[in-house]
Amino acid sequence: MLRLNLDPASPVPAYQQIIQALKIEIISGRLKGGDRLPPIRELAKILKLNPNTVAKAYYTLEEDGFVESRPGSGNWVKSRAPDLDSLRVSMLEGETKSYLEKAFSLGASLDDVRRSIERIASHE
Amino acid sequence: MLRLNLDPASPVPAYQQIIQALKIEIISGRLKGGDRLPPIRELAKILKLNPNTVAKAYYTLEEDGFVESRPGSGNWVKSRAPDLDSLRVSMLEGETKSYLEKAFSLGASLDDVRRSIERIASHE
DNA sequence: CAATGCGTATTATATATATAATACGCTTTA
DNA sequence: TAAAGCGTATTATATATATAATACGCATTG
Repeated sequence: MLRLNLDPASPVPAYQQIIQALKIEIISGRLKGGDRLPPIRELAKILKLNPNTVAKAYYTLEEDGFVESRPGSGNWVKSRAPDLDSLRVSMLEGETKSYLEKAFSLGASLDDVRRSIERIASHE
Repeated sequence: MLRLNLDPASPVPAYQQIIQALKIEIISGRLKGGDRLPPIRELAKILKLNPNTVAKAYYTLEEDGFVESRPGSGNWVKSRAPDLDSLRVSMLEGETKSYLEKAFSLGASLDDVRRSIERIASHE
């Protein structure tokens, strides 16, 4: 079952959080080509958002080639989606880069980072 | 010289980016108690922002105990600032946690993460 | 075929963020 | 002491985000 966790306190707009979360679902393979997305009204109800907000997210995902909308019917993950493997690699790289930047700017050393990673990863 | 890099494309409001950046400067020790912050109008000019926006950031930093404002004179980093060491540790921990969450949700393994860290860190 | 589900579109309204243009009063400097 | 620098405050306006309330037309289902 699809599970999206949005953060209402975040300054990142809800519709962008939906886009980001669904892209990650698709890139990770948890959502596959041909899978159906929840109807706009239903997802809006679950996320306690206005249907317009969800529609905006779906529309953008379609523009980006991740989703196909069939008016009157529903929204579906595209089968011939963008090269997911290279997207996965480049997204991890981007996350790592910005994480290291923040860590170093806080005054942490590479060893501090290594220790922090192992420490957090060990109690999951 | 103080160097703040804001991202105008980010959905995070400019005044929050200033707050975050200055807290990091203080926590890392690059800004010390007694150091003077740039005058509001000057920083606004440098960042190409409205003085009101910078004032809002300074005001919040004062509320949070990082900065002391002397009307008519300027803004200064507080000498008895919040426990910077524990802040530094908890901020690194928070960054690590959210980084790992994103990495894992992308489908990366802990080894993928370790490799990515070493790879990015090596070409800096 | 009729009813329901669903994507799409429109109009109005509210809120947070940011800009713009000034003005006031205190502090520091010349 | 006069001028300049600086924090603070106010009012008006613009934009992006989100909600609210409907409505239209196509697809699927019974």
